[in-house]
Amino acid sequence: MPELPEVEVVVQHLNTHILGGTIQTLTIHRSDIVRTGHDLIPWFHKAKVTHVRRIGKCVIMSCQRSQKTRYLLSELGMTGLWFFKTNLSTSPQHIHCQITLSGAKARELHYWNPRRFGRLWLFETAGLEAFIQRRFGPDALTISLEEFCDLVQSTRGQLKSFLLNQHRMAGIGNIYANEILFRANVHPDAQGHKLRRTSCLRLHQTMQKVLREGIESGGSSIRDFRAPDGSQGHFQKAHQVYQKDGMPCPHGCSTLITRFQKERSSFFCPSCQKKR
DNA sequence: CGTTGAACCTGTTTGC
DNA sequence: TGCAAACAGGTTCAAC
Repeated sequence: MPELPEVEVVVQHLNTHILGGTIQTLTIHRSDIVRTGHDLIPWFHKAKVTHVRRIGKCVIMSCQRSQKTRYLLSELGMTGLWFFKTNLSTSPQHIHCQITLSGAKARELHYWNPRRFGRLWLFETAGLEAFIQRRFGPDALTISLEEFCDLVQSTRGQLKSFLLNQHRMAGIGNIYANEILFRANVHPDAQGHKLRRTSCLRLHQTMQKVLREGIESGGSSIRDFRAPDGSQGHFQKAHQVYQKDGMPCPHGCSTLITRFQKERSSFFCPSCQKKR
């Protein structure tokens, strides 16, 4: 579910609501949800949350206790959410981790993830750095034009696959890949190294604009996505091609949006999106 | 090294 | 209505 904009929204909420809070309990309800760092769980008792940030589609909470910093990294997968427990509590099923915080920021935070794609990692500094290094390319929101063009031009395969490949560039998922390619008039199957520089430039500009708009709209709530306070995003209202197959192209070319399934569903306008 | 496609999970929607 | 297949925002790992 959550791509870069949704994860960014989650991080903004967490920064507003839990920064400075002290962890009273960190409870794991199924141990296989923690990929590495089981032995660090007790360390987090009485640690203070000092920083929350995003990298790619992951949320990283930095915690401090007795001059040391440890990290709780979470990947949300397709259906993962962090949310605050409320009186109108949801079913306890699929809540795999609970964090209770005390202090001015007293809260109970739940990690909910029915499909369990997405896990948690507990790290010390070296482990976190190694993880980030081996897993993420440059961030899609901040990558420079030059670096982006270099990556695109060294891509033999299809551009949509490139956009989805977190090792090459981090943050984009299926919704935003489709929306970006449509708005930049690039065919999902276009080969990276065949793209003209002008198209490359347009793709870079469009990508960062769409991601920023997604964040400003609070993300895309298609089915499950909610911010930690339960609020929905509304970027789905601005979707032009994602799940719009059979609808007329919003560019007014009178062609219908087409869907094709390879690995992930692609939605595009056969008239507006050219391979080069 | 880069790319592709099946596998991993549960829940909901679609189609016969 | 009932059941099975298709599909869903992601990552991994083996194979090319």
